[in-house]
Amino acid sequence: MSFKHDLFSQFARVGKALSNGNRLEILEYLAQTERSVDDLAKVSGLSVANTSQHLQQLRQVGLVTSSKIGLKVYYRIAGDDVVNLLKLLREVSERHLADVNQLVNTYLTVKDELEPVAREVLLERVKQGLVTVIDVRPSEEYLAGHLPGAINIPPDELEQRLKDIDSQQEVVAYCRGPHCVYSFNAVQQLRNAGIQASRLEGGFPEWKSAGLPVELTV
Amino acid sequence: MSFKHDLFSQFARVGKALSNGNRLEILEYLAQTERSVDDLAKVSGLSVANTSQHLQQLRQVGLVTSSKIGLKVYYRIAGDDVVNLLKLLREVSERHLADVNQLVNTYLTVKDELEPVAREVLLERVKQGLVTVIDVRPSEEYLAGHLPGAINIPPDELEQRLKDIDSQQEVVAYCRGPHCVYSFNAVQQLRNAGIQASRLEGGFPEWKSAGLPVELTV
DNA sequence: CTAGTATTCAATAGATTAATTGAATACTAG
DNA sequence: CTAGTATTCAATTAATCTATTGAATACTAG
Repeated sequence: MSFKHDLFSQFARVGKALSNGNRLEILEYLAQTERSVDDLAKVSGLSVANTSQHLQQLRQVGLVTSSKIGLKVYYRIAGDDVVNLLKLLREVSERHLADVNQLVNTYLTVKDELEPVAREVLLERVKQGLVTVIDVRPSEEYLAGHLPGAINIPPDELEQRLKDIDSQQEVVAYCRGPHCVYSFNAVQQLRNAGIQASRLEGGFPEWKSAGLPVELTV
Repeated sequence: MSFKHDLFSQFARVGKALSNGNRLEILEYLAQTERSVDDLAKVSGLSVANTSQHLQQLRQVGLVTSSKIGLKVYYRIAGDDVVNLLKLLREVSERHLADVNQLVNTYLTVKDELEPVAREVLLERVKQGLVTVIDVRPSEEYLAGHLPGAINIPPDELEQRLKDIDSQQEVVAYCRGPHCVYSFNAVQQLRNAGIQASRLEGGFPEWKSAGLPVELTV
């Protein structure tokens, strides 16, 4: 039965693409917004050549696509199903790998204190004007798409912009995903400043792939 | 930022477990029912030692669990989330890898001719007694759990048992999953015999992980 | 047409992986 | 206690993977 064998080998190619931490990190960046090779090399801290090779592996199994615009080659995630696959990979890892739990509990201390806000719940509260939503990602990622009405405060600017935030209203922060530290740190800082703050469940890619409305800065 | 790096490395461990075709095949068998090591070695065609090593890799990342009963060590899938991860891995592969499409279209010829029956639709029709459901898996797997009211006809027995099937009623066949050839072949054989036949969407593991009712032979 | 930039290619070294083989371990049945 | 069975361990080989380096390619701006 060669068909069965060949088929599983093909599925394994996709698994192999997900078998390297650097590639997973690149995929998370691409889940926020499309990026050029050297842009990705910069944010990931890898060499350009190395980044390029990882991107080609991802492209070969169809997880990302690319196109040349001007001088640069831009890569983007191939579809929402890829975002969902990454989400599920993280969830399975968190559920079944003790090491992940340990890491998460060590670094993301807010985690235990409060359940994150569900997406639909937040959407409802935003419509009613009951909550301030803060996007704690670098501004490039914010500009490429964000939650409706969210204001952008990159991690290193939060300190000085704390006073601009209406301390009477509840604040919900989000960033790249369920394990991105930015929003955890932001919630901590906000609470220290006496503001009622919590985190959104997941991050921007999960929001978008759930089919919820997204705002673009024009 | 070592946390980020460590975390992605952990996720990559799970990806690595999914990066080998033989392991994916083993996981598909375990998604049907728990099995002992040499049982798995037999159905997969691998050596016992090799099978054991693959199983240990799967266990190390928590995708399967094991327990010793009598002389044998039985392995089973760790949870429904793992079944869903495999499902999504297949779907992403099929959607983005041209080679998978080519394989599927070459070997699973019924595929194009008719859309599979949705799970909820089938459940409704079964309740109304409108359809005969055939489980085209080896009897061990059938015995460990099957669709309510389904009768078991292993692939190599279908030929001689064709005459036992009520040719007036519609037949729906299923087996291990969306790419398992048994149900495709069965539909073909049934149609050649003048019986109205179609396939269930997905297979038994997908049915079960969707939370639909499962029947156990006592 | 030329200089400069962005990306990819090619070659390499060190590490990891899959499969094979044979031995070691753990356990059960008699 | 012993023989037999099921599984795991250990060592090996061939193949594959990651990251680095430096060169090659493709393209744009001037």
